[in-house]
Amino acid sequence: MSDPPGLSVLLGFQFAKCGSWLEQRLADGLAPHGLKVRHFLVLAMLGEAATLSQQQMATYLSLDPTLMVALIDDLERQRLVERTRDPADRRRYAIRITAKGRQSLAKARTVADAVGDEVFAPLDRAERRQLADMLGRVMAAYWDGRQSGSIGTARP
Amino acid sequence: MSDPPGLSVLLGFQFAKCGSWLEQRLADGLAPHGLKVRHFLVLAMLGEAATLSQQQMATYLSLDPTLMVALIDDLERQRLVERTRDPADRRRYAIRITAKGRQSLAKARTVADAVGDEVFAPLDRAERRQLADMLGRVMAAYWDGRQSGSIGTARP
DNA sequence: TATTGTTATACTCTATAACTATA
DNA sequence: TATAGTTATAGAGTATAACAATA
Repeated sequence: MSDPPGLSVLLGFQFAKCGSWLEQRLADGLAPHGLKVRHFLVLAMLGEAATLSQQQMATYLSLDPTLMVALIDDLERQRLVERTRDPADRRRYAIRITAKGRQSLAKARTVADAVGDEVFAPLDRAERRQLADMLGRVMAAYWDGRQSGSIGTARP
Repeated sequence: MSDPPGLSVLLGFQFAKCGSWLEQRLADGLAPHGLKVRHFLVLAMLGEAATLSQQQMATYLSLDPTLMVALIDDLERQRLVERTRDPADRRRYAIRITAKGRQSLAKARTVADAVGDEVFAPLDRAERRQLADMLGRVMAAYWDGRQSGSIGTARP
C-alpha cells in the first residue's frame, strides 16, 4: 500500500500548498467585492438551503460558533443576509439569503470559477472532473467518519 | 472551460477541507515525537539537500524568515539539525541534518505514510498516483509562475 | 548598498469562559 | 439540565521594524 516512498509526504505537502494558493487567489479576487472567503462560503451554503442556523453553518465550516456572530453581522450589515427567529425554536436564528445576497453570490462564483480556471489550468476538463470525483470520495469518507448528517438536501 | 456551474467552488472547498484534515491528522501523529508539521517539512527538505540556508527553506515553505529562527532553534536543541556557517558566504548558516535527525525523519515519514493511507483510503494505488501526477503538474505551474528556481537538485 | 539572521514588538486570528434567552 | 447565540478576554500564531554582521 505504499508506492514510491514519500508519496504521501509529497502528496500532502502539495495538497496544502495548492489549497493555500487557491484560498489566497480567491481572497484576492473577493476583496474588491468586500467579501472574505468565509463570507462567500456562507452565502454559497445559504444559496442552496433556504434557511440555516449559525450553529449548522459553524459545524459545516468547522468554525467556532462564536466566530459566526461577527460573520453574520458583516453580511447582515451589507443586507446580503437576514436574521429571523426560527419559530420552531426561538433560540435559533433562521438565516436566509436576500436577493442582494444572491447577486453578490453570483459575482463571487464568477470570481471563484476564474480562480479555479487559473489554478487548474494544467488539467483538461476530464481531469478536473476526475479530480473532483476523487476528492468527493475522499471527503465522503471524512464526513462519514464524523457520523454527521448532511445539511439540507446535500453537502454543499 | 466551465463544466457544471460551481465545480470550482466545490473543488476549492473540498481541497481546503481535505488539506486541513491531512494537516491535522499529521500534527496529531507527530506530536508524540515532539515535532510539529513544520519541523517535519524542514527535516524532509534537509534529508534531500545536504545543506540549506534558513532563507532558502523559508522561501520554499512560504514562511516569514523570522519564523525560521525559532524553528531551527527547536531542531538544533533536539540535535536533529546542525548550524554551521557557510564558508562561501559567512552571513548564512549551512543547515545540515544529523544522524539523529535522519532517524526522526524516518519515523515521521512512517507517520505521514500512515496518515496518507488513512485519508486517501477510498482511492486505489493507480488513482493515488494519478492524483499525485495531476497535483504535480498544477504545482509546477505555480512554481513557474513564481519564476523561482529549484532548491538543490529537485523540489522536495 | 543589499542580504542573512536575529530580536522585540505589534497585530491578527482563534478559542475560552461567562452570560441571556429559550427549550 | 442543555442548547443557540452573544460578549469580553486571553492566547496562539504571524508579520513588522530595527539591528548586527557580512557581502
